[in-house]
Amino acid sequence: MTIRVIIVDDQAMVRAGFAALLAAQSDIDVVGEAPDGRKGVEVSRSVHPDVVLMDVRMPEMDGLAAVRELLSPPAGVVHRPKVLMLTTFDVDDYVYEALRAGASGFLLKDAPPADLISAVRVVAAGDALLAPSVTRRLIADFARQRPAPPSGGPALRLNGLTPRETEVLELIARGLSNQEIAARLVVAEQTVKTHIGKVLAKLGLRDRAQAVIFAYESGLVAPGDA
Amino acid sequence: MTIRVIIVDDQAMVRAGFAALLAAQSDIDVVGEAPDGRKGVEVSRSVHPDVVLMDVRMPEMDGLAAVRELLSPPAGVVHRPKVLMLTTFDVDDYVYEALRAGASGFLLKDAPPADLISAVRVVAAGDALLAPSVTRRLIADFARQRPAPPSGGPALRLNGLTPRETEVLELIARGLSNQEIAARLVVAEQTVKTHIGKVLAKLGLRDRAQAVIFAYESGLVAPGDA
DNA sequence: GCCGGCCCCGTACCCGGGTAGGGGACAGGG
DNA sequence: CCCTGTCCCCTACCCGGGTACGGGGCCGGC
Repeated sequence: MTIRVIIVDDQAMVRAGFAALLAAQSDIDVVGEAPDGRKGVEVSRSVHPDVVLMDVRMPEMDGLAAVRELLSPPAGVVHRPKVLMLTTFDVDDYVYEALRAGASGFLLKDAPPADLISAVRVVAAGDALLAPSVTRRLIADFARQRPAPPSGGPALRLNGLTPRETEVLELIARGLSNQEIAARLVVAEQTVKTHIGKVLAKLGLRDRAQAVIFAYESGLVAPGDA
Repeated sequence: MTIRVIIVDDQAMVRAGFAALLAAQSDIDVVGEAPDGRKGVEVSRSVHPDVVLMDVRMPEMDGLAAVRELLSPPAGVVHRPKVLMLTTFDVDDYVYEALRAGASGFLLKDAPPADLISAVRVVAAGDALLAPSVTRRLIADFARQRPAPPSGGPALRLNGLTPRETEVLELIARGLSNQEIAARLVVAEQTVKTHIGKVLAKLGLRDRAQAVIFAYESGLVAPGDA
């Protein structure tokens, strides 16, 4: 039983390299390639691979959107390939979104070739695999449910929110009023309102109550770390 | 720079096997062993290893308690070794507790020797590593945040709220406006306001945003069941 | 240099939400 | 029987929050 793989990456050289590497394995077949997310989704829908190797950063449709498109069943789509995300540099914040969207793994491109190959096999088998540094972050984030974060910096950035907006959102999710948030951040209350307005608009929410819900559902805050 | 390791496991044969395996590596030194958690903590405190290989199930003090003891700084303890948990059978629920307690990794004992060795190196480097099946579970759990419920049936009435009030509270936590709640319950909007007012008063909350927080923190609603 | 993103602040307006304080109906238990 | 609790509904008021629109300063990238 060979593992059918497609490779989605905007850099042709990268695709060629991975393809050569994987095709050399007797139990892996590279059955397709695509230069961007949109085409990747199309190719996946037509060839039905077992595993999709997907770069994060791409033109036209980035890996994240592609994963969502691919794994959210938009009608009568029965085929759900495993998705292995790839990223060039270090861990970026897309990790969390990708995992939530249903990705089975996350690797750095500079990982040893043997790791990539075994990752494909692991994912195809229905298990998951993360780069060690990613695992570390995930665990840290997971463990963060008991202890209060000492530094508590809002370095994380989800859904196109700016750091400041994310910070405000978290304070909303802590139950603070605009006045209290303003005091905490040492800015005018109107500035807080502006930030909140942008947050609501960007996330498609109506009021702060829905913002709190979003914060919990997205994992920005979790029950227990009050 | 060699990696100093101690092995904590109640089975002498297992200890010997791992010790031989690891000692054969030029960059790894086995500097101690212990047959149970309590002695493991003692040994760790005296020899200050970089990595502690710890079995989950052990007499006297199990691996879980040992990790907590080891990683929760109970005074002026500066030394915090990395802990790599080992388990014989498949994933048990201790995984989550161990990770929360600060373990850096979780492996099955039947993993390939090469995996164990590389795991020690990865953990020593400050990264984390999980068995693929563990990773899968962690991701799944992370994707739809469901912190282990303390069991028990649905507390129909929490904190002295009437059923109706609880119902209203849940709808607030779903993001509905007063108008929408009124429509849903087929009552006047003012009635909804009254109920909400009582809820807020009884729970000591200020506004509906804080009510949403309470709903999540109390478990009335949980992330993922939107 | 220019442009775009981010952060900050303002004024003005409107409305949903929360408060205060009533009242009517029905149930069950002392 | 009365009393307590729950659910329902009302008027009236006020304020926090959200919207609309404008502007200034800062920085990094093209």
